[in-house]
Amino acid sequence: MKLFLDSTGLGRKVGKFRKKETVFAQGDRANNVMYIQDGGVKLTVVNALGREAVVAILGPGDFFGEGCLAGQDICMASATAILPTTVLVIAKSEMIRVLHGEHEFSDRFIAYMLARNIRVEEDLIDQLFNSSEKRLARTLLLLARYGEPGDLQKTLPKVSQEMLAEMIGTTRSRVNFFMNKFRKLGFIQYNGKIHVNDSLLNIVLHD
Amino acid sequence: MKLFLDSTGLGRKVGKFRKKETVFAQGDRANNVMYIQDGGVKLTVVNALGREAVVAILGPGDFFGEGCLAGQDICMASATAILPTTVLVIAKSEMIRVLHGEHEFSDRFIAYMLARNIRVEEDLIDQLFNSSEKRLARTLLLLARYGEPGDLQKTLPKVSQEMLAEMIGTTRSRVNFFMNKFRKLGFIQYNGKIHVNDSLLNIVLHD
DNA sequence: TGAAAACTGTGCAATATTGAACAGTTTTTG
DNA sequence: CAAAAACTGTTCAATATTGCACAGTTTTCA
Repeated sequence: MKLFLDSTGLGRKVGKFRKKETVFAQGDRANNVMYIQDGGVKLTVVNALGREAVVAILGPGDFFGEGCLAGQDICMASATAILPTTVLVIAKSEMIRVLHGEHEFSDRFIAYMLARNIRVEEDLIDQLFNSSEKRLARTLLLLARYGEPGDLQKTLPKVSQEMLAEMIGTTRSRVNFFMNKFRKLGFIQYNGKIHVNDSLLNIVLHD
Repeated sequence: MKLFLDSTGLGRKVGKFRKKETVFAQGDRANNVMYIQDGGVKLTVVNALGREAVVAILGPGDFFGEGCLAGQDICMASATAILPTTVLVIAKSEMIRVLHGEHEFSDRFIAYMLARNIRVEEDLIDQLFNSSEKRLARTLLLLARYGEPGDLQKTLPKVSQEMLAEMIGTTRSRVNFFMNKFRKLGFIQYNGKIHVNDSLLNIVLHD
């Protein structure tokens, strides 16, 4: 893991990563909690067969690597920058100290954990209930939230069908099939950039 | 929601629930955080079509209903006792006060949230990667952890095939199919009580 | 106890999903 | 720029999963 030191003091450093650069890899020793100041990070896991799944896409204000606080001494996922990214790297010991000492920080961390929990639980429920077609629709809509909230036609950050497949737990084959279906139905447009028609795509979700 | 008052003071009450009794229902106003003192609770959600999914099975020491702290003003899931259960009911406002004031309690809550997050994430990863056969095997093994840790042949708390299906996100049809398959292969035995042969069933998980 | 309710075993046709292949297109990068 | 790498569109047979139905068994509880 590459780190650029900074004057933030003992136990806190600033890390800068280029697009596609690895922040940490599954199996690495877990000693730090990360806080994203700028950019974006994806968390992925690979199974024994080498298949990859995307567990989360995170942005500014999000924490990751917090598993070490719960006694996980190795990283259960890999973290990769998907944009030029700046993270605050907080040593586990420092994190514990700060959680005790600084109320405001502690509140913020708890709030983050609560929100994250809700989000992961929603993803799980989505998996328990929905077909891959609906999961794709939901994922496209969620990714579109990163676009300008005003637009009806929202633009997505660039994501390959491969990555969409890894996010919803299916094959590229299936993603391609539904992407074309959605396009034919006018729910999305794409040629490089993906645009989604929010209200139309929502129909898929609610049958 | 039925509550038995207790001398624990303002903002904290003790609730006692019989097996199958509802603690709160999806859609209820969310005002309290619950802490299980004794017994067991399942969290379930139903979708628009009336299909039900089990999101979590909780036991003593677990919290639930903590979503209200993150601004969720209605319950996103139903909580049902699966055993005679005693919960500490903590009003949202009280919970916030205590999280600030009592370090030990705050630490415990953070630790819980971290652990819970890890668990839900594992469930999600399981869904993203595995077939329903493997998910069933994993669920049986997890449920078996409630049994005596010494035994090689572990006994499960009583669960119907219907409920197993709701936990792993598939149909009873499929669960029945695999239960019989596992039984024929000697991985489990059952006639009312389910017994799991830990080491054999693990084979399913690792191909 | 006896009827009702819940659960299991089974079968099956209709769908959904996988996994692999291959050609054409776009993007990356030395 | 040109080759390499990554991505898309398309096919298809093999599997997996759903959703239903019905009969027999066990459990619940009035």
